[in-house]
Amino acid sequence: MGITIRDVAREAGVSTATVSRALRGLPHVDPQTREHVARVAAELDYVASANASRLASGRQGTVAVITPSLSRWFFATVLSGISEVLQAQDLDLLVHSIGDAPSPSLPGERRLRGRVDGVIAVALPTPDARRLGSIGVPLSVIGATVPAVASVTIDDVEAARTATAHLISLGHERIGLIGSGDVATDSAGTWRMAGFRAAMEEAGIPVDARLQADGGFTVDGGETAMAALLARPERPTAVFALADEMAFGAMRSLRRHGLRPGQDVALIGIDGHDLSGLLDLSTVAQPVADMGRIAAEQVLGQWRGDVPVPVRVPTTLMARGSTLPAPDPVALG
Amino acid sequence: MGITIRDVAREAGVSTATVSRALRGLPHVDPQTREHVARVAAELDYVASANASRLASGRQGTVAVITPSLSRWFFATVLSGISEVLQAQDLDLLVHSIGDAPSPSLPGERRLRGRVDGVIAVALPTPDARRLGSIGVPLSVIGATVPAVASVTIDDVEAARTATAHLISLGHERIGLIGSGDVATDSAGTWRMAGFRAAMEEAGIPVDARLQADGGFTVDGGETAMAALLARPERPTAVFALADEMAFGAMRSLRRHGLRPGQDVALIGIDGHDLSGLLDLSTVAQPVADMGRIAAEQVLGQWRGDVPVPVRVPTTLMARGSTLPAPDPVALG
DNA sequence: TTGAAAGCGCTAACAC
DNA sequence: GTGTTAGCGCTTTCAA
Repeated sequence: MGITIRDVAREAGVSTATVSRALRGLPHVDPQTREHVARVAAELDYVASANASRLASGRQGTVAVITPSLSRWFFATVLSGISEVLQAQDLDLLVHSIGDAPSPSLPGERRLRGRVDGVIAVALPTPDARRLGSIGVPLSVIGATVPAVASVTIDDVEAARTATAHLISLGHERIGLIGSGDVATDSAGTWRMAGFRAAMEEAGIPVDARLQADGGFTVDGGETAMAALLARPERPTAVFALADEMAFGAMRSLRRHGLRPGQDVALIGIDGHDLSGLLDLSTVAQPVADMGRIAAEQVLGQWRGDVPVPVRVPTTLMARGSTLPAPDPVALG
Repeated sequence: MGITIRDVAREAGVSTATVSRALRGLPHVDPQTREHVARVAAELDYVASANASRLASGRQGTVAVITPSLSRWFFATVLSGISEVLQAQDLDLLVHSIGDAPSPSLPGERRLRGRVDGVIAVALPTPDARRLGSIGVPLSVIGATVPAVASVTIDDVEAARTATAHLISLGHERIGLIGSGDVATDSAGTWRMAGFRAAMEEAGIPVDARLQADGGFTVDGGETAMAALLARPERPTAVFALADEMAFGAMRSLRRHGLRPGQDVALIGIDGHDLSGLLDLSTVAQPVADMGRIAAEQVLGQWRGDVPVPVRVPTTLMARGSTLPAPDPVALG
């Protein structure tokens, strides 16, 4: 490094302790002294060594975000919400992407312990999220709930039920599902599948396992899944994708087969992706950036002593061109 | 913290210096000793304090990424490429989003100095990027070139020229441009505008300032810009958007006006956005994730003594439905 | 090959 | 209100 607290102390004619207090705005410092020290520090262009102060104080001023992906829309958007809040507090944002591997490489409490004083887990399977709790710093999980841990979620069951019910209300009965096969128990995927089943049951429509395909929560996966559904002897007349990006892939597949979303096959997703409007995709929207902001606020709050609570944010059905109402039989007749 | 290097040393019956060497794989350690120390450390679940070792060694094991956005596709994708490389090296990734503010809040060399030993600047205006060089650690900039600084760029002039020439080759002459007004000098935006002008000149088509609109590099901005162009007395028959996301916005606007991209108005962007294929948008694609990976490799390389060099990656014209060839007059006749 | 010991730059008691 | 002084936990000469 260059210039240290001692240089400032010497130059200002005070002790290092005073410099430290003055610069950090602690009480018990004469205003005159404080200002003088500040001026000297500025002149010298002094910046405290983060390592030294963290080592000495035990505070890290850092929040880690553990996420399965950095590029997929949901995660990128969550991250920007988080970053917005953290940066406003001058906190460091340490990002760790675990990849979408089946058995994701958790950074391990080991690597994190002592390095951060807060962590936000985005859409991790509940067991993993829970594991992060053992680091002993405030934790907030997005997309899952863990007892005694702060979280921000939508009601996944309800969102899926809404989406499915929307299709049913349009008169569809052969409804396909593009989900994810390797869904860990207690993940959003599981809940959404449950919501789907619930809606079907409520409507008295039997769930046909052959109308379900794995889309792996990606655009490409969604395309493959839709292609598989279209290859079934009895094609679905409507499809519910557990996420908008899978629905996008499904759209691509439909087009390749010369089918129009909304006219030939109804389609709905969950997310409220930025481009869902442009693609005219019906969806159940969630306030993604807000979810990130809230999670960040939750860790700040826990530092102030707040009790960790689960926060549930609302979703909104956005019916668009991909779920056109069936032509009115009366009007037709 | 919990267990320290001294605990390990005591338990293993060696000095802390030996523990340090053994665990870091330094030479001059008896294999026996090394293994014994490793075993003890594992048993104790010892993790070295990052702060302490960074303070003592001066190495930070951290790379900062400075980016205008975390959620926009280009930046999110770049980031995931960067993260991939850094995580493979067990390096910390510190993310700082400066927002798209007109006068972005650079984190300041001050905040970074001594905290990181490498920085990657994504799509910052050249002056800002250059400023980051003064931190004194390896730097790599994406989307700009700075003398004596590592960088990874596409040939923005050429990409824009290609896009524009593609429109011209289709027979268009009244070509609109959706750009960005506040383009700092030497930004990708400037170069792309230059490429546009060059292509027009080469074709002997005068550039009409009234056919240019500001899209601010966002979807919404692109929509507004296109709406403005459509309101001109002489509508463009083709539009070149400096980025795919602006082109997406333009598509939305076209649709609202009952116009079809590719049939009523030709449209092309730059990026090769994930969803450009689905939207049937013609584009000049750049290998975005690769650009992130390369930038990360560049800082690793500089640590090993590599001389910083500018890397230029290739782009590919992807002609799709939004730039349909004009119907062949001969065939028509 | 290993150990002793002096820091790295700052914070936090505790005195004054 | 301010200074003294131990550390924080590790790395790194320098000796042995």
